[in-house]
Amino acid sequence: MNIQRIREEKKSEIRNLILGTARKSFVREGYENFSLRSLAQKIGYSPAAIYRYFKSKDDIFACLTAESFDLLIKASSAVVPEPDEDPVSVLKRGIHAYVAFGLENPDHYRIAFLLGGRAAKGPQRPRAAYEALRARIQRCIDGGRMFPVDPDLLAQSLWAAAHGVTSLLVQRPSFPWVARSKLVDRVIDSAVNALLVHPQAVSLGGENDNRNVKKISAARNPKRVAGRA
Amino acid sequence: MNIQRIREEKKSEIRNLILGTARKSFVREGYENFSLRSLAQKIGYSPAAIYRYFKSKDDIFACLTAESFDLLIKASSAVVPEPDEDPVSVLKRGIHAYVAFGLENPDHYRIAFLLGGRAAKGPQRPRAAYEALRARIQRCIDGGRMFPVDPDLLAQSLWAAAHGVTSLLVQRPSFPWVARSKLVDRVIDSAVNALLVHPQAVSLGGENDNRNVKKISAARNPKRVAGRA
DNA sequence: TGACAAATGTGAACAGTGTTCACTAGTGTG
DNA sequence: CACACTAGTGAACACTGTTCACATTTGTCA
Repeated sequence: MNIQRIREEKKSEIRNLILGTARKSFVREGYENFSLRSLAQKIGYSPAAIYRYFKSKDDIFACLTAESFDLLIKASSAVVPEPDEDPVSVLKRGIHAYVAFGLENPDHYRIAFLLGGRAAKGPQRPRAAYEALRARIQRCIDGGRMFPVDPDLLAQSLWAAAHGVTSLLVQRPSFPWVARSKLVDRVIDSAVNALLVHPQAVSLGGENDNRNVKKISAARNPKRVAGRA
Repeated sequence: MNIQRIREEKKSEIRNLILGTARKSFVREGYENFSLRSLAQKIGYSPAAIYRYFKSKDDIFACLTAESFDLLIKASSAVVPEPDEDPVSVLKRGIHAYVAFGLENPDHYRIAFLLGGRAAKGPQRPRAAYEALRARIQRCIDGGRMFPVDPDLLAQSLWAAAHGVTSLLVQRPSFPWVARSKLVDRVIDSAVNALLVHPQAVSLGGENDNRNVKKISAARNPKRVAGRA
């Protein structure tokens, strides 16, 4: 009876071993210099053995992207609203968490997004993250903080901004970027503030810039619907 | 004497034949299902012959991305300012042209950006496009239309927005996006308007939305610095 | 014109890839 | 004990990118 459970656990254990080793080898050796045969040798199995656990190399990639997507979703939906927190603040913190995850885990972000649709199958992972974002926007609209326009339009525009800055920074690290925190703040503030009913004054004046306010900048906003500062 | 020129022309002709065929095969057969051998057969040569014109497969990819980048740069810097045109309008039109090129030539955009650094060598192509963008922003600042902050910060935030919406639309066409023109307009308007000294009223009110104003929306703005509407 | 040299293309080979398949060794069930 | 089933293997197949000795064309110059 429970021998089946034991076997399945063993099986999933080896699957995880394969996936973990694959991810490591993959991010280190690039993409193409990563081979099933070297992977097999690294885990001490024959190349053919892998096919008992995954039905192809692309299947492995699909599982990797699904994993990375789950982590991304989890990270960006892990922000919990404080009591009576401004929904705009929650929204901004969520986007910040999304970008921060991508920047701190560039391999995951690369695998999840920039792999070239090799694994766009399955339960459509991006949808879940997107739904969470839209829900937060809806809460901003309900609270009278945003214009009651199509929340899909707003969500997608914010997603575009967040993905743009993340993917550029992740994918072209050799470009002479300005300070990451400044750039991320600017992109998110621009994208979000443009949607607000009463856009708050942006700190764009000159030298009194916002330094060291990476994730906090959103949290210190007023907690209720307020007029412009 | 001129036999050398003739030879070089012939050589570059065959190089172009190889590149063109490679690009076609590449965008059709995916990336990995594209092989030097099938390419050789398609142009009627032996596989080994290709190595007289390119020193490796990656070299071919590098040339492809350079080509695509040149086209992207050319497209986005092809907008010429009309006499007395608002520099903000020029800026927006440039960004629109950038995004439009990416959407109308998704293969080029994919090759240029989303190929995974396989060809990040050479004279650093992205730099050129970026410099043009920054010059346009500088003109907005000089005209008193934008806050005189670090133009690199502004340029990079706009680039992030433009790249974000373009790459998402190009890379995940199966996602249920809203109308492309609406989304692109929203992203660009948000990103640019947030940087203006006197942000013009965005048409976000409700149902009187901006339809069929894809590239015109920027051009019909007031030509001089004006108060908010 | 004929000898030489350079350019151009080729077939065969090498090492490596993803994938399949007949096969063996081990394990729990009747 | 016999049976079915699982996990794993080595050999093979059809590929891949790349190299190299060789053949063929082509232009130059004595």
